[in-house]
Amino acid sequence: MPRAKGTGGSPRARREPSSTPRRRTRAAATAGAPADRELRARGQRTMRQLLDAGVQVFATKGFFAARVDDIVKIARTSHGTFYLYFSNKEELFRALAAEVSDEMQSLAEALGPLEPGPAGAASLRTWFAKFADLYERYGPVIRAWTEAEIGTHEFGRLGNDVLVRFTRVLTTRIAEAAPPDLDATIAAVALVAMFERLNYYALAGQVRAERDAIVDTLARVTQRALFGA
Amino acid sequence: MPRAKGTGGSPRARREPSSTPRRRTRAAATAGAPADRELRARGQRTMRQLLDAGVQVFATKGFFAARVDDIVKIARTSHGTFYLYFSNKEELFRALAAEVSDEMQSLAEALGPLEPGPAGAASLRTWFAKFADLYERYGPVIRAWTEAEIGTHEFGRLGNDVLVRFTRVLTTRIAEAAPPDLDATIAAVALVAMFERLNYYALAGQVRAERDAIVDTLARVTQRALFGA
Amino acid sequence: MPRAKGTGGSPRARREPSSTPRRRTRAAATAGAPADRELRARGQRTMRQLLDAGVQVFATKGFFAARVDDIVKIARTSHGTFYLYFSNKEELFRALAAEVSDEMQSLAEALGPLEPGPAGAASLRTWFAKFADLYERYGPVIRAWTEAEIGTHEFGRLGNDVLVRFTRVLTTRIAEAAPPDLDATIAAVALVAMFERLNYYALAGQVRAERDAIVDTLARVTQRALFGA
Amino acid sequence: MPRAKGTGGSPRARREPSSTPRRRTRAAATAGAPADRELRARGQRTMRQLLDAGVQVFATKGFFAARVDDIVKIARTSHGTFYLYFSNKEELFRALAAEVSDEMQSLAEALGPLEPGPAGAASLRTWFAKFADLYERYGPVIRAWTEAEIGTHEFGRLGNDVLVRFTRVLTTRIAEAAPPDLDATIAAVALVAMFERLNYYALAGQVRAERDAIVDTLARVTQRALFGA
DNA sequence: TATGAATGAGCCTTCATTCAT
DNA sequence: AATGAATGAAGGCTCATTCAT
Repeated sequence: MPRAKGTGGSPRARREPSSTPRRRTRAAATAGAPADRELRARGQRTMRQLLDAGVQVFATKGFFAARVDDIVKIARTSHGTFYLYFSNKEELFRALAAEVSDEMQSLAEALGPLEPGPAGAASLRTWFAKFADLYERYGPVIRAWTEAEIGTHEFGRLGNDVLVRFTRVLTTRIAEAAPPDLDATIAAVALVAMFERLNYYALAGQVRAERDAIVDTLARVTQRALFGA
Repeated sequence: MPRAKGTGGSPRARREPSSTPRRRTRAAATAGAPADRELRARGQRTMRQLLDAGVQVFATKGFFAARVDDIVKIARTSHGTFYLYFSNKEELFRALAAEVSDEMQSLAEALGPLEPGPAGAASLRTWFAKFADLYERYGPVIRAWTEAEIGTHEFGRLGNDVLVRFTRVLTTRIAEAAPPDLDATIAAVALVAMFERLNYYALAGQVRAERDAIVDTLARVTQRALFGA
Repeated sequence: MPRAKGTGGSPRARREPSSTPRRRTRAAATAGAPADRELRARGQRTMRQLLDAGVQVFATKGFFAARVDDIVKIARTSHGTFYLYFSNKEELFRALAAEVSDEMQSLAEALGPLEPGPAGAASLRTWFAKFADLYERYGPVIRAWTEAEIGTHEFGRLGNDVLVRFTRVLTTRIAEAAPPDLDATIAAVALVAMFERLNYYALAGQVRAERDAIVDTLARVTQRALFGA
Repeated sequence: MPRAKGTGGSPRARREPSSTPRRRTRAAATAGAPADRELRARGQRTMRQLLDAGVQVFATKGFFAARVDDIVKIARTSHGTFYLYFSNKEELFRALAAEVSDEMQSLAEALGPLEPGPAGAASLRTWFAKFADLYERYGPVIRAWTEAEIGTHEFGRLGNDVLVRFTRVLTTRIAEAAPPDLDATIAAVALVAMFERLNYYALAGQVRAERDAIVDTLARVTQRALFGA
């Protein structure tokens, strides 16, 4: 009776997880689950499947409406297995959030000094493009953040942390380069707000615009805001 | 969210919000609820209580996590009564959304031509201040929008409409005044994104900043972005 | 779709609960449920049905194996209703336990001074008979106590309390009347142990004996133990 | 308790407890587990660990609440291994029960003729002391019996058997020595009830009393009950 | 109009048991 | 002989919605 649906067909050899991360992040290793146990290759794979499935589902339905069942189906595992790796939906989300947080952090650090002129614009454009990439991959999680934020404050804090760290770098860069009559902190937040939301609108299909056009406009507006025409 | 789509049934009446909003809104006409009917004073009051309670609850917990029970408790009514006025949670939200939409619309229309110099800055500042007011009052609903967007697309569309109408005006103003190398549409969206989110962060307490400083920075950054230093 | 199984058939007039208690106990009034709300007649009835069903089910399957579903079925209510009155199985049990505790308490207090001779024997017999009655009615709960005791200590304490109060009276009586070479406390516990268990065995059908014979033997052994032949 | 009745499957071996018990017990032969097979030293050890772990866990949580996982953890083995030795939780319990049953049987048989006077008292005391020892070691199992009794009647019977055999001896002794106005059977059960429960209360910490005092009181009460002062 | 009570589908979680290495 | 991983049925609980007064 048990195992009616054969697992048999699954190729045992396949090893590398699959989609997502460029760099192995802290998240994958930490991912907080029932008593963080060491995982063998198979376990690693299953876990990755769950995480990836999570992104997909959160993307489609958001955090609250996401059903463990959906995730499990996409990951092609069982309910029981899910709870072997995460103690609940929130936990999975947390793991994902940690991944994003890491990526965001390093992206933030990759922002060089801001400067006027074509060179500055080009470098800004490049950076915004990277952000767009990141957002495209993890957007669902970031969006769900907003959602989850309400309610349990825990996530609020997490989201806040990311924002703060992200903004900190930007603030420094702005303070270095922009006119002193601008409150660097607020300006930084404003800019972050702008490109986060813009990417969001774009992803949600609320703005009908080419990715390049967006990145471009973003770069241009930012530079203008800081250095004038 | 079991039984999301009501089976209809034997609902009754509802009509016309009242207290909070400044202008008589479209909401009353749209808000779709149990077979419209004229309400006496008492009914009016109850309905308003429900709407106001809705704002409160959506603010605290967001759309999905909001419980009819919470709303009802705050409104000091019963479950049964709730369904006398709205056929479900969504309906109440829709009514609220309509209110906001109206207010946003007229705010958008109130934006005069953009222009450089101190005069332009002052008028922008005033306008942003109004937006901040609006956001403070209806922020919860706007935020919940984002949430609801995912999932039922219905809200997505509603939110989108508002955004579109809001942006349209801005786009016009930008096209009138800003340099042609800027894609007016995207720039408009970018700006909307910026001040929406900034207000959001501020309200959520994620930015520790004076309201005035925010409005100020917003105005300054916008002007700079459009007209340069 | 809802309410497929008609509730219609249920006579609305019927009022008085039904089986159990002789005296209205504290339990019924207190019964700790989600936010102890006041109950109207109908609510009272439902609650009583649930409590009675509880006794039945605990009797048949014990605490752990008891399913909320079983209880609900017997009480002819729905799952949802159950949770309207008790926040979980434990809660229902607690309510029942409180009822028993009350009854036990008053039974204990009803024990008069122990004395040798036929008069003493007769009075003891009467008392034991009452205990047997009580046990017959609430035995399931008492038994389940033992079960529940293990694990959550909460019940352990409750059971303990009852035992202590019960024993206290007995200890006093023994100390008054029995030879001083007998540790009154231990003797009291021993006696309680004896008749509790004996009733248990009898109820469980492990002893094939007439109720009268049991009560009789109990009385005789007790008297002998205290006053000798 | 899903899937309570095993579907059988491909189990393996098991045989023979070892450490704890004083006498070679029947258990090994009865304990029914995956297709009996001779065990090497290592297997013996593992099996014993599981049995001992079982006692511990049943002691702490009782039968129903006991988790195979708990047992396995304490025995420092894996889930898979557990099912190599026992086909399910019940099986392990049965094995344990068989051990106890044996010990009880021989304890019962060790009870000599009851007699008045100091000599009788002393011998009773010794016997009760042995019972207390036994109870201390296997109490958990005995208690769990009660629990398991409800529900599957299988255990009920087992427990009953033990009780019957235990009582039989006592009945004989009482019939030999006590006054004829006492129903020997019921009296025997009453006595068993008394000391079983008393030990239980003592072990559960519900009576604060020295072991010696208990054994003493027990002996004294028993003698008095049978022979008067 | 108002409201207390009831309903039940849907989702989360646990855990005995089996599989594959 | 041992074990990590997977499975899935069973049960607990919540909450939108409807009924009856």
